[in-house]
Amino acid sequence: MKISTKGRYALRLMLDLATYNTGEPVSIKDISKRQQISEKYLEQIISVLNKAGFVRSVRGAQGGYFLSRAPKDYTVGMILRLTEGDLAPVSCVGMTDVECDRIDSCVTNRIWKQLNDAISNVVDNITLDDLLSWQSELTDQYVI
Amino acid sequence: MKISTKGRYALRLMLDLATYNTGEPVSIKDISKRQQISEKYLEQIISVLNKAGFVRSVRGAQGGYFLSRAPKDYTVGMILRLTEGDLAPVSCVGMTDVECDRIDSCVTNRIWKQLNDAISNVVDNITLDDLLSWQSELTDQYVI
DNA sequence: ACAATTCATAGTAGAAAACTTGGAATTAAG
DNA sequence: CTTAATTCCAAGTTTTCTACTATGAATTGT
Repeated sequence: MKISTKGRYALRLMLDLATYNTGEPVSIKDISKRQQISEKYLEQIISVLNKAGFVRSVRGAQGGYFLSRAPKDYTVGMILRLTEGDLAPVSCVGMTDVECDRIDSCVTNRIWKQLNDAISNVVDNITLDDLLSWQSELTDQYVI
Repeated sequence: MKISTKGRYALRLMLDLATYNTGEPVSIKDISKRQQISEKYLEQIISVLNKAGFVRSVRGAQGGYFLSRAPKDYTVGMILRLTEGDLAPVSCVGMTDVECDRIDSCVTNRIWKQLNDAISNVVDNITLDDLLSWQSELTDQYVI
C-alpha cells in the first residue's frame, strides 16, 4: 500500500514547474538540482506527463518544460493516477474493473470500494494550486 | 498502491473462521478448499495471525484454528496492518515515522497525512462482524 | 559549428511478492 | 501403539516490479 517514487517524484516535478513558472521553460537539469532526483529518471517521468499533455515541452538549447494549464486545473489524483496507474487498493474496484469470478459472493469487495472512494476523495480534492499555497505558508514561517 | 494477496487472504481467512465458528476447530485444508487458496500459503499467513494471538490453534489430528476473540473485536485495519505491515501511503507518515531530511519543507507530506487518515478511517471502522452481516445480506439474496 | 537540451529505447540490479518444498512435532482415533 | 491428520518451522524458488542507468538520436538557440 505504498505510493511509488514515480508518483511522488511526478508530484514534486509538477509542483516545481508550478513554482518556477516565469515564462521561461524550466529544464530537467534545474528540476533535478532542486529536487535532488536523477536527471535521467526525471526525463522518464516527464515523458509520461508530456504524452498526456500535462506539460508542454520546448526542445533544443534553452529548452525545457511548462505546465500546459493553470495549477488549479491539476488535481493530485490526476497526476498520481497517470504515473502510478490506478489508485484502487485492489484491481477489481479499479478504473478498469478486472473481472473476478467471486464477484457476486465477494464481501471484502465492499471494503475495497469504500477504501477506493476514501482515497479518491482526498486526492481528487487537492490541486497543485493548494500545494502552492501550502508551500508559501511553509516558507513564510522561515521568513518571520 | 495495492493491497497484497497476503492481506486479502488474511481477511478472507479470518472471515472464514468467523463464519464456520461451530466449536470445532477449523482446519487449513477446509479453509483452503472453500477459499481456493493454497494450503501452504495459508499456513504461512495463519502463522502470523497465530503469533499475534488473533487465532488459537489446536495441534494434531482433528486440529485446526479458532478466532480467539469475538468477530466484533477485530477491525479490518488490525488484520491488514498485521499482515501487510503499515498501511501508510508513504513511510514518513507511517506508524514508525521514518526520518526524512526534507520534512520541514515538505509540502506533499500534507497529502500523505490526509490520505493516511482517510485510509485508517475506513479500515478501522469495519469489523469482522460487519463483514459477517454483509455476507448474510448477500446470501439472503440467493435464498429469495 | 557546437553546446544544450529534449526524445526514445533498452538494459540492469536489487527487492519484494507470491508461492512451493520438505520435513519435524503433535495428537485423536482405531 | 500405530497411523493418519494435522499444525509448525525454515528454506528455496519463481515471477514481477521498482528504481534506476546507459546510449545515443533529434532539435535548436547562440
